[in-house]
Amino acid sequence: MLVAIDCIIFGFDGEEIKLLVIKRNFKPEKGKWSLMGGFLNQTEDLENGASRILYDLTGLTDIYVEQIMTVGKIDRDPVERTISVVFFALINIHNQEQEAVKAHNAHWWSLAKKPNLIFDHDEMVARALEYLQYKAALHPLGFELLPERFTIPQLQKLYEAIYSMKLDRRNFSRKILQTGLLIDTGDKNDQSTTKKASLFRLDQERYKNKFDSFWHFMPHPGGGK
Amino acid sequence: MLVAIDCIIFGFDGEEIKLLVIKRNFKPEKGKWSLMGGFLNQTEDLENGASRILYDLTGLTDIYVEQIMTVGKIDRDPVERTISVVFFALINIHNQEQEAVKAHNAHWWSLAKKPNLIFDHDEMVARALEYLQYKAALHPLGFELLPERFTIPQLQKLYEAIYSMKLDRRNFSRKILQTGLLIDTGDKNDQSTTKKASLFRLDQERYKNKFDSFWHFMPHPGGGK
DNA sequence: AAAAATTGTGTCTGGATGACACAACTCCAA
DNA sequence: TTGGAGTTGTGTCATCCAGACACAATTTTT
Repeated sequence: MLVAIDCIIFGFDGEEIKLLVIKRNFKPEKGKWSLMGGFLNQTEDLENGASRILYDLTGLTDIYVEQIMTVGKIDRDPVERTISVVFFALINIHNQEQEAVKAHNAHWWSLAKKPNLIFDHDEMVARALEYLQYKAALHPLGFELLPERFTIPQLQKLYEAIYSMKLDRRNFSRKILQTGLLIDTGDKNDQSTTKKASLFRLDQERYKNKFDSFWHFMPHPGGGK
Repeated sequence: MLVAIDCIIFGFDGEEIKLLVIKRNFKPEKGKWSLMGGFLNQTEDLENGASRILYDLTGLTDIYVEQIMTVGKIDRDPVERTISVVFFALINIHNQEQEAVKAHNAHWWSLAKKPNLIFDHDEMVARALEYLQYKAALHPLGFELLPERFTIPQLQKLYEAIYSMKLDRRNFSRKILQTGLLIDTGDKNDQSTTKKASLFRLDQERYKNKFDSFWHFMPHPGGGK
């Protein structure tokens, strides 16, 4: 029984959520599109394996990675029984190294236009998108997809892309600022052709502390919410 | 490389959350306490394997089961490199079959008093409890631990046990009834020695429809929440 | 200098939440 | 039989948050 690792890599180009997949130059299914993956080495833990695969494709370390599920249907791999541990990665699409990506014949596809992937990889992507939607609704996850400094309208476009819906500018801005996670850098986005939006950055300390504490069902002392 | 399945089985006795574990009568670590588990068969999917193991121990089918993580640290199993897919199960503690449980030297331990488990099983249990707390805060999950007919005070005790905190009776009752998931059977709990509480049952249809739809960050048309 | 596009901030109302009070039910003991 | 203890069912109130919506300020273009 083989143990594999597959990585679902999401990025954001300012308009759409994108998925990084490779064109296989090896059998089986050579020439078709697939998630980046590989077999688990005897000498590495699962998370290390995922990091290795991600580094191999993007040249990046310190990526946001999370294990989301393990699939193992009997016939999911036509060659041999393979259990695959699936990881979910969010990267700043502009940080990746071009050469590494090109060496693997990789391509960023928007979710709407992407081709079909091999095996059960399409199901994995669908599950990963659900997971992104679920988690981003409860935790300040989206920042992993943005550059270090970003504007609130950019952040809003990201959320609109994740959920495929329009949001009200004013309510979104209020809600985001209320979290206290954003720090105004004082600079403005000078790429704009109209009013220049303020550039913010994450308050890293509050970010780490608050990340796991979005609670909604149990009582919050002090009324409201 | 071996692929195993381990099951974390939670129950509720009316007062405390309990965990079902077995006393191993096989090597290694014979005589010590461990989660119920086994190796994945070539002829079964992961979920089938979990169901098989759960049936073997409890005699139950139709258990609430969810895959929560996969562990694979190099040295987690001292004998051989083993990847373990961990499942999370919630059962009505009174439905289990006594004989099956006894045949495995199994025991229901309260989380506070349980002995240390072998390998990395204690970490798994800790993660599973976090997961229970997380998920129960957002989805109507707790009912899986209760009998088919239950009172609101019973349900409240369950939530108090999950979170190790006291809740206000009146607010809890209102919140639960507002979900529209409960149907008053008209009967009363006649085991009580004081005022008999009403017995409710789940509205199965609404339960299934609403289960995945507790959303809190994205806008809800119509103001509020 | 005015218009178009975009950004920043404010107000209002409905609804949900936590804090808290009171009435009703059941059994048991005096 | 009666009253008290323990428990359950329902209601009120103030606060806070969310969504709906308006207006002023900034920047480039015409």
